[in-house]
Amino acid sequence: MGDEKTELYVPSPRLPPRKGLPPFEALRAFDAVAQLGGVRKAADYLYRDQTVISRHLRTVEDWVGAKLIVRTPSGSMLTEQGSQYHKQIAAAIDAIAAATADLVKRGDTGSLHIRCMPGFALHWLSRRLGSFEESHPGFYTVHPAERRPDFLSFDADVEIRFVAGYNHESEPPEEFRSSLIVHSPVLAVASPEYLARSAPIHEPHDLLQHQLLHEESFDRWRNWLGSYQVKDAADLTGPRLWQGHLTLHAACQGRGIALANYVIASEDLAAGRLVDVGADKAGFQPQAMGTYYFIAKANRWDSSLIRRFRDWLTDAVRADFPNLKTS
Amino acid sequence: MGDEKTELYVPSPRLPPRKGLPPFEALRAFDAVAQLGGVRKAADYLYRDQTVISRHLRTVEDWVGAKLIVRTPSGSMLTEQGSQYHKQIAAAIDAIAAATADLVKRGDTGSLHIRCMPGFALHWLSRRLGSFEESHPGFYTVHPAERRPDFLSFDADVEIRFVAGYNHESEPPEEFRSSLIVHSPVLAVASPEYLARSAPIHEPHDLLQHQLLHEESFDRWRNWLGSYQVKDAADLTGPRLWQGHLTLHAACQGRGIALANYVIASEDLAAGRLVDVGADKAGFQPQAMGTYYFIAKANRWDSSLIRRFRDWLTDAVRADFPNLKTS
DNA sequence: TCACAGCGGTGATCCTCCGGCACCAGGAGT
DNA sequence: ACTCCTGGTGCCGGAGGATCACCGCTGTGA
Repeated sequence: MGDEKTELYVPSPRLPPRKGLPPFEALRAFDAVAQLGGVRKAADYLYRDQTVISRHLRTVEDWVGAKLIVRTPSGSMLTEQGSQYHKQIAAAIDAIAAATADLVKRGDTGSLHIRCMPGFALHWLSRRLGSFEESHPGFYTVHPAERRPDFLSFDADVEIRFVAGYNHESEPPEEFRSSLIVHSPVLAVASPEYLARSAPIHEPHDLLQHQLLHEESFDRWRNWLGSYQVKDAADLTGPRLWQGHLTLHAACQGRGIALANYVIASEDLAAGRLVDVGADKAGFQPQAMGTYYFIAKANRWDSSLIRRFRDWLTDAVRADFPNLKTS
Repeated sequence: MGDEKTELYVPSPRLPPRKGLPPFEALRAFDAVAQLGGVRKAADYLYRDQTVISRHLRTVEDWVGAKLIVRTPSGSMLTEQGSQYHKQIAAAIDAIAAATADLVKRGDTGSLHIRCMPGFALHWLSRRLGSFEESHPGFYTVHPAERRPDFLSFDADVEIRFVAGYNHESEPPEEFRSSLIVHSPVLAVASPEYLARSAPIHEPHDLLQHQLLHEESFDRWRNWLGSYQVKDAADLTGPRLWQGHLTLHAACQGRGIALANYVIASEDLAAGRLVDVGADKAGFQPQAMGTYYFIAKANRWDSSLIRRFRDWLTDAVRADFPNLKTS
């Protein structure tokens, strides 16, 4: 500090001080509200909590010192000043977005090796990947993953994994990084025909009298029943089909009751091929949960291709399943 | 969570997903580097550490997945892609800045009551306020502050205060908020004429033989000498001029040695009217420090006018005294 | 008319990212 | 060789962003 006593007096020969911009996230929130006409709508759009948008709006208004927004109990509108301001802001944001997207596409060369569980690949990813390639051209290969994580021979760029439980904090050791994609309830599903011709099901315990479709081991059903306090599920029987999507397929054909998460079952449920056995039944209320995780090598976590795929994936899942928790 | 088992399957009826923009601060850093041709230059311009800019650049490049910048030991240049990208980004940033500045000026109505110490008002603020009014039209009044903080009768909007010491953590109680403007060394200054005709000064202790110019009390000199381990300064004598700028004026006239911080003395030092008594003398090396603080009522801290004045003030001080610490 | 479903706002809390400091590595100009 | 310039890393503290839980308000329909 003693060497700072220089005598020079600098009479401010400064550049144009291009400074003092309002926080950018606040501007994005303002833009979304302006477009959609409501704080909550904007929040949904940006995948943020409504309170965040509310605060951002106040930040912008405080910053510029002008009233930009009229809040009403039925939504939010812009004032005259706000409308003018929004026009310019929106144009600038669009320009940045366009320029960035342009550059991102131009630089696309790499290929992405995706490994995921067969059910997810079959029922969700395969049909969705097309839309990713549209906006992010490149080459992508999908490789079904084994049930047991095998991080030692991690030959893929990214992996999508479903694990039972809600708070699954046991992260893969070092070197890898993972982030949550979505929580999904684990449902017992069967075809309407099967249910029509079988004994009625009122509570979880009744399932023990039914044909349960298993994957590799009996543990999944055992744990699931355990979460509903069904204790005497020690020795289960039934066909073992080794993989989740096979049990789902068998259930569609009326061969029994399968366990499936909502993400891979929703299509069959919506089409009526499958029914949630526990739907509208009090005893099934606190449903067992599972979680999809996104996994990649830590040192490539922020690389362009992986981050874009991750963003796309989480957005697409959120868009398809807005009623599932993603945090 | 139990009520979330609705069966609806939503096939993504989403808006244009205007998402995935790179962090805005990183774009601003990229813009600055592109304009100025160097990381450190950009850092100076944005009042940031050089490392921040470096990281921001890496962030942008990782984000878009393209090489935008060529780092050389003599500066940084843009690649072809980088140059193209910068054109669009810069235009957008300028648009946002212009729109914001426009709106801010339009909404300018209030007046700002500034209270600060006489020395700072006389030697720095009065000449600078003009440039603030240029870019931020409005009405401003300056009122000299007493030495002792009087927060009970705080009739001004903002106050600028100089306190001795480096880490002065004793904040005004509640209701008020303060932020650091700049650290400044506290120098012993005298006119060349005075020094020429007086006993030579080799180390701080020699000052005891000189005519010391005091403000309200002898404490400032006593503490200052104490910071140089001069113990026998119990009973000091000399004229008491009550206010700092008066002692400075007296020192210019050769009436003795005054204590002054660099901010208010720099002009006289540069002009040769005053000399730093301790300049280039080893015993004066670890200089006593003082700090300028910006103070305002907490609930108005982020109001447009106050925040703009605060930003302008800190920027202007930093521009005038780039060699003083501001954090 | 009263419960309810929208709307936006507030307080407290968590945590990620930005920013700073200390230090390192490498080339350029004496 | 020594110094000064350039940019880059490890580490850590703090601000702002995001969330949860909750509130107050208004319009609406049983």
